[in-house]
Amino acid sequence: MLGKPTLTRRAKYRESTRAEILDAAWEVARERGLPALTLREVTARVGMQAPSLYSHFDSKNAIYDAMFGQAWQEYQAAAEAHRQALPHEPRAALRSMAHHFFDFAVTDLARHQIMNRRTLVDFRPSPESYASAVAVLEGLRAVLIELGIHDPDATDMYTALVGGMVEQQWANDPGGDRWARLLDRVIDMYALEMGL
Amino acid sequence: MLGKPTLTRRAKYRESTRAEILDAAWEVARERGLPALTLREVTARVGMQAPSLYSHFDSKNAIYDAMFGQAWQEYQAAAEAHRQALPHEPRAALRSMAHHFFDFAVTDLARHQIMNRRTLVDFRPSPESYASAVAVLEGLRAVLIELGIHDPDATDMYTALVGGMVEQQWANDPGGDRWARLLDRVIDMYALEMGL
DNA sequence: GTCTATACACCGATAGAC
DNA sequence: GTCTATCGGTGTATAGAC
Repeated sequence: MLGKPTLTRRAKYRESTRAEILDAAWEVARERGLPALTLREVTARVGMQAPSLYSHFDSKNAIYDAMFGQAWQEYQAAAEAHRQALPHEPRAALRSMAHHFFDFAVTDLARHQIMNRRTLVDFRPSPESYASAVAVLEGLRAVLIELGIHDPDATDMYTALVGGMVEQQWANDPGGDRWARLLDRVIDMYALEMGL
Repeated sequence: MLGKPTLTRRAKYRESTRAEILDAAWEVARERGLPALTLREVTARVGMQAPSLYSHFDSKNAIYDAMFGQAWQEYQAAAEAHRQALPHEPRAALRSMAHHFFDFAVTDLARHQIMNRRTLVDFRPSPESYASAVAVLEGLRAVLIELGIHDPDATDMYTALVGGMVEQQWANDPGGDRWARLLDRVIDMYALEMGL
């Protein structure tokens, strides 16, 4: 009953510096681009020497992994909340979901890069970090079925279409709406193909 | 009439070592991945010291630039040849074009990365290298009009759809056909939306 | 012009003192 | 847990031999 509180406080401190490092990593990634993130730059922002980082993360990829998990966890929460307020009309529901993902992906490049692009050479997300991404995909599958879409290829087609729109928006008109304003048309033709 | 031949031979030699370096670069990119390409590895394969490369290319990005131009030039030639033998039925023609691009993009990861992904941090293709890419896009626009598709957004939608299918294929089923076999459906619903 | 040799500044990562 | 010192790697610049 005496050593416990100290351990807890230590654990809390350790957790908070981890969070501090992660925040700094997001900051750098947004300013310099995700692949240009360097440990020296990150640690400098939290007032640390570079090697000290290895007390909190195993490697640079471990930081990327934590960012991946954080981003997908954030989107999972947002998506689940969004699904509560989905329109009843299936086609409108599809449109709403597509725009929700599209806007999320188009808001923050660094976040989009870690979530949806294989920008980093040798980074593979760990199973724990991947869990939220899997949950989102399974949630999508469930919603499509609820909307009356039972085609086994419905999810694969949906992700390709919406993902393709996001990529073109980032690649050829970042900050604009050249593909955003075409999203409804794509979703409508998808809905038609799925028999809605 | 005396110095000329020597100059020509030198120029030829210079051109051939440039090609030799480029070939080695492609080799390394295919083995190790495009971003993992290092000058030392490339030059070692052509029996050169690393700094000697700067006699032939201004920088590492200049090599990427040459690879970008080469890849798009190759596809431009292939696409123009393919268009000569296009089916007369518009829907079949669309399917054929989509598969032609899809197969090209899915065959070689390094080539696809340099052509269609912004994998490299600070690489921007030069106008000369970009020319073939622009030509391909304008060719696409022209073909769509020939097929009777006059919608001004037709090209943007087409690139997003086909590009999205390619990305999903690479990301989630490289070497397989999970999205390849869905391409006809996507093209057919696109054709329907375009009034074909 | 083409190459070698050397050097620089930066990177991720490790070892060991405190 | 954090530090300093250091390692092997990178892209790149430059001096100088040929």
